[in-house]
Amino acid sequence: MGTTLKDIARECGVDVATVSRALNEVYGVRRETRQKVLAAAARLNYRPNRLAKGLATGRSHTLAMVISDIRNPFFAELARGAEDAAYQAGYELVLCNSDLSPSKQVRYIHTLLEKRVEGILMNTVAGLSPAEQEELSGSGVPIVLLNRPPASIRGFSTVLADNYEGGHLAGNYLVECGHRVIGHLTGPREHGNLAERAKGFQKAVEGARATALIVRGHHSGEGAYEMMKKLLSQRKDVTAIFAANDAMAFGAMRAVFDAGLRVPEDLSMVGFDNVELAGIVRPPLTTVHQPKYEMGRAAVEILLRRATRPDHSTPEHRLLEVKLVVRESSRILKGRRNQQGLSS
Amino acid sequence: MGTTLKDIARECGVDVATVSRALNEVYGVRRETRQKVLAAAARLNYRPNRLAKGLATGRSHTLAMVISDIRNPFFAELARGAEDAAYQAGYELVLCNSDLSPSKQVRYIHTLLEKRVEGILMNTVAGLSPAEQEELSGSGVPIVLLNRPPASIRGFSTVLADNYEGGHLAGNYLVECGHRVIGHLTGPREHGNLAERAKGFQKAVEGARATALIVRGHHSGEGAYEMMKKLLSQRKDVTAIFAANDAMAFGAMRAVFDAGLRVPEDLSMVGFDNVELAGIVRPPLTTVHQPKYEMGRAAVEILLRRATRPDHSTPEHRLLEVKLVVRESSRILKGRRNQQGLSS
DNA sequence: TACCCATCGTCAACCGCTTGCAATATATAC
DNA sequence: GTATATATTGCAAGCGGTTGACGATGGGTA
Repeated sequence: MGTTLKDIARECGVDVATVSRALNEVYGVRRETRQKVLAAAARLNYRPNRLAKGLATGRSHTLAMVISDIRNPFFAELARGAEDAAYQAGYELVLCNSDLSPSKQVRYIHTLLEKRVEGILMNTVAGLSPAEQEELSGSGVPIVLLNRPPASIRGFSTVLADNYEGGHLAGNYLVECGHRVIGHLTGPREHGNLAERAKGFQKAVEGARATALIVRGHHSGEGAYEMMKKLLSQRKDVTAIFAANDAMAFGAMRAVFDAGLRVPEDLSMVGFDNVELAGIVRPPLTTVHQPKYEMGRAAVEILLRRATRPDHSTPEHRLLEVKLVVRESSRILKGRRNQQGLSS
Repeated sequence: MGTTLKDIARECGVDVATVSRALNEVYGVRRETRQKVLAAAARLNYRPNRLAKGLATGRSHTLAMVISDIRNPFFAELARGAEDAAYQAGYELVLCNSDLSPSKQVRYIHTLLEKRVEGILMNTVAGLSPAEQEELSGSGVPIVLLNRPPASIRGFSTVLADNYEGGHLAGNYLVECGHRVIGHLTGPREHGNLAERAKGFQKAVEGARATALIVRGHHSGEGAYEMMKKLLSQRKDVTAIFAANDAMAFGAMRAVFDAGLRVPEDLSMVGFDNVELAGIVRPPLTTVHQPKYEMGRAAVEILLRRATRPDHSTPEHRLLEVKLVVRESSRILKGRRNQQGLSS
């Protein structure tokens, strides 16, 4: 179907090796030979076969991203950052939706390794067995995780937002708004990032001698909806909620509305992530901003750096800054209508 | 690094050809030989090199998706459908964000062709020059578009929602709600899908002897915001708006709120797409549902069908059904309409 | 026992490109 | 002019598989 090096070589009366060198701008080909080859390549509409090139060089110029679901705006934003960075470096990015299913993750990883991808961005390896984790980290392919891996396994790089700091920011903010009993809706203890957020939050709240009520459940909108309903029925003294992510905050808000209460008049709400939607819902959500796009970029940069450097030394770890974005879902307690503190 | 067929062959004392056949379950290998090979492969932790396999077979088992931006929830949903279908068929999907930039699109396409992807899903080829379109359609790689291509170019398959019907549904619904002057915010005429929506809408409205006001601008939330602001200042008699997509509906709603009006009390709003957000905003948006996930799946199914069948006959075209999802942003207009908000 | 045929396995070419090494052509030095 | 250094180019061996052609083996049948 396509024209190959051989065709060009025949056309120009030189060897395929020369053509290869000319096309790859390698030093050691006479100018005019090179011109001749380039002209012939253009004339024949030559398209190098990257599979062949990859086989010969051992490089696929491909990266992969194994996340739970691209429909989650967090991952979409991250993916965009990652893909932009890959594009700039001349790499492609393959997209894999795992739903966090261990079997899907394993199958993806195997296929990707067989395709000789040069790096993999995964949100977590928590679902894999220790043996599988070991195998992955020993595969020789750079891996970047978005979640702190078990301490037992070495070899994974990480890109994380400063979750602890984010939780602390949120807790501190609510305390300073005058709240004394603050609920925190979060997920299972094993979820590293969420655990960090909870820790930072608790530290801030309890450091101010206020009360932190930690409620655990599923870290989704639905889960938060349930948690919130229960919490509202049990504690009438809660005046603010910190949800471990924006989706949970939305779910919790729904429960608040369903109970006939208002946000922020009756209850202040703070989320985490700052997805686009946070600025669009009503009331706009106060939340902790995670630099999602930058995290995607950073992850790919690490992968590329490690892929091109043969020195498979120690993995890299990047901690990115978070910041509090104050919108209208939260307010200072004790209606002193002091509004200027609330503007973002 | 990895163990190869040769290693297994040596280990088992057979030829690599036999190993290859045994591993690929080809007829013609004795059971016990096969077992031996399989055992050795497992023992040596053999991982086939897909680049080599691809080079030999001419198949990469890879598909690609060139869209404008994965952060657009429409594409995220579509991508998920596409990727699921690809996964089930044992294919990978590479993600390309073009921002509709022609130069990026061209670069992506070239690289993808060089990587011998077996099919490409693109939202549109409208930005490419006729020559580039010609080249693409003649590349031998199946292409599925989400937008009707220029009639001049043959060879592209398409997967479309029934845009005309959707517009008609929206127009008809608003007319039946009693609206007599209905605005339609849309994009440039060249945008095929939007044009179809406008046509269906207009047909329904004018067929009922009501007035359709077509307003053109940029088909984004921002664009719609501007259009809506202008429209509100010019026509006091509009009681309903049909936006060509949900993002535009959100932007338009913002303009309505900014003008001190209410939805749906003062103005009914209908969108198109039914992105997740449509059910979450307040008021929840009445909109025309596009089966985005199914469109992604359908596109990949077409690609795969055409990739595996050598009969490069006529392209396939799928038209998927849309349906109206009525929520709270629209309502039946009472005989005595609530106009006082418009004079403020 | 001779012959036929189905089953297994091996050989070797090939997919398209890279790259170390050798061969040749050209330039520089003496 | 020859000797030597250097820039070009060609040769051929991979990279890791697949696959058609062909030979060997062994059971079944006449």
